[in-house]
Amino acid sequence: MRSIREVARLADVSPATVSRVINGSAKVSEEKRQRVLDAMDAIEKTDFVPNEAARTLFRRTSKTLGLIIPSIRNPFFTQFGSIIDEVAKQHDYRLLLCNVDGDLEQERAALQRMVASTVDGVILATTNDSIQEDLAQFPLPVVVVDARLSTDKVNGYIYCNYYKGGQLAVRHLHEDCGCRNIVCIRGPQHIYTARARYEGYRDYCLEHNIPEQTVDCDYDFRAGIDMTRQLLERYPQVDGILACDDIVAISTYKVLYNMNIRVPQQIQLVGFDDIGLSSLITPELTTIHQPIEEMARAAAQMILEQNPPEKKGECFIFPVSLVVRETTSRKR
Amino acid sequence: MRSIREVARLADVSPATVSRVINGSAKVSEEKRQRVLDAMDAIEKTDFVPNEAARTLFRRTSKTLGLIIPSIRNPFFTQFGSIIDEVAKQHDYRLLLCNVDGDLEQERAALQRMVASTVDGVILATTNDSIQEDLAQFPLPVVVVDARLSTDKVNGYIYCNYYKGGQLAVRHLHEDCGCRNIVCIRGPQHIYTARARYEGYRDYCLEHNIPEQTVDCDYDFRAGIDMTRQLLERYPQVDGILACDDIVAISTYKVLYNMNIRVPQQIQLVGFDDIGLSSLITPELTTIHQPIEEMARAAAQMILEQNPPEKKGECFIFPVSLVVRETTSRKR
DNA sequence: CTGAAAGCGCTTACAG
DNA sequence: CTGAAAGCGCTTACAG
Repeated sequence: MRSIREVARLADVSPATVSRVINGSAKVSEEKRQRVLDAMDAIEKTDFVPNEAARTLFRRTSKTLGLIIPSIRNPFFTQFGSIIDEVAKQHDYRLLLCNVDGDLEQERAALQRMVASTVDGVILATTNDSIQEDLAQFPLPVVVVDARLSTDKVNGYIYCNYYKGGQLAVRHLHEDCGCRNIVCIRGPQHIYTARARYEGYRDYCLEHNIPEQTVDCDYDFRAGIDMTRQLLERYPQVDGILACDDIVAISTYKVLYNMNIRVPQQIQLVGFDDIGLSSLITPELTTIHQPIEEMARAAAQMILEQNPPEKKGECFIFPVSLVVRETTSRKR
Repeated sequence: MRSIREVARLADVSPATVSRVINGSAKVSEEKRQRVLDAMDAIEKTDFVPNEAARTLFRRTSKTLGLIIPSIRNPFFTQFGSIIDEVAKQHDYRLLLCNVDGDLEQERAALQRMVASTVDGVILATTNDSIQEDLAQFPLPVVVVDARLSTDKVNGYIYCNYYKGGQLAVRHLHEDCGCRNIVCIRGPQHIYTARARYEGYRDYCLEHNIPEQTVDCDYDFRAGIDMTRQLLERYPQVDGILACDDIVAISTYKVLYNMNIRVPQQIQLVGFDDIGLSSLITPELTTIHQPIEEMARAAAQMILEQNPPEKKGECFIFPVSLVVRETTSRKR
């Protein structure tokens, strides 16, 4: 809580010299350096820590990475965030995390906070398409993750080949597992990442001449419970379900279990995302894997290592893969 | 990215006046106020956001709450954090979250960062007892959560009656469910919160003259898998398991399931914590509920509403309760 | 009501 | 090598 001036006084040198030894930013004679070190040791009991606000003000940069996520309770974003945090630490950066509850106004406020805090760049995972208006004139580097907006005024987009994921999932259900009545529980269709999943499913159905059957559902546990019940009424002959989100798949499983419908014997189930949870639960969930870790590293590096940062909306599309676990079983 | 001076120039007033309208901190004539507002609108395209570092430097406080947690991947802390975030927002505060991977050095660094960032107080969830040395001379308000250290140089401790929880859990298994061979999977015994759970179990066993059977395990999914296997070898006659952590209970269930041991018919299972996950999984976990939300609110309020903050290590011990769900069944 | 001034704590040209 | 000075962008006494 004390300042560099007190250290300077104790060491009988100037504040500038103290600053130089703290930062190693210029040569300091061995003698003075030692005096400063001693003074800091002496003061350590009462604690001297350089004031970050003052440093940031001077530098005009805070050595922090901003991360904005829709929900800190959603394991997908939390896994993502922990990697960003790790990479940031490796580069001696800090992480400024903002949780916006999927709310557009909060998301805007978070963006403002990032500017106010002079972060070096922001990684934005959004579910609000309209945020792109703010992005178009955003003064800092931004990389958008897990979304594809229509502005190209960002440094990059990082997402997966969701369309392919949708196809992989139905294909597995249809070809490998022999399902004949596959229902797709699709997420909010105004969001690109949800739409692409569904379209993958749809086009596969079209191509293979199998009926397209869908149900709409938010990415939310409770909503999943309700929609699964409706699904069973609407499509009583269903034998395969593609839930476009792992959390929803988990609620689907619960409903099926409680109705004594056996998985995968009677109904086969595929999720989407491969969040950590998918392999913790029992039975383990067959799902479409997104390489969360690689995506997070790419996002962090794009900001940390890109200079000058160019805003031309480059897309980095990662591959997805099918992970067969226990909620589906191959045709015997 | 521009400064208050540019706004002032545009509005043809002094920077002080701009500051006053932004903050509403003093009377400004309607005319000038309007000029400032107009100037800010005009500049909005290019964005003017008051620099937080400068404000913080002047104020000598940042209107933020620091939160240090062992892991951002652990849903317990994440649920806790989301409540803190919510309360902070209500008070127009920000949240500065530090993830330390349970590592003592990182935890120390996080504490330093809190001082450097002049937060208004820190909420610390720790698993490192030795952090208490740092706490003893920490210059900011601190409330320690989910731990009980031996220093009283903190503003408060917030935790639960874990001992009671341990008792409640065995009692349920023994009395309600009729288990005769109850094994306790206990957490790291150097940590108070883990020790108290075990002691509750142990004392109940002693009192009721039933055998005390334990196995040691870190609070970790993989460790839970391994320890459950060992447990079954060591106590083949087990018919009730008390896992002192929900995540461990979830891995225990998985092992049991894979060995075709039916839960709760053959072995009954109780977890501890009641993280959100416990009721998402199927079957739902019987567990000991900690009032996470209330604890988080209490922690945030202790810092936000306590003044002057007194460091006398007051303890706020919250009640736990048994939540019977699907992994145990009452004696018929 | 309003502006000029001083200062929050740090860091780096700039002299010497 | 080292210190005095200026300045990062803001805010609030202090005059007027």
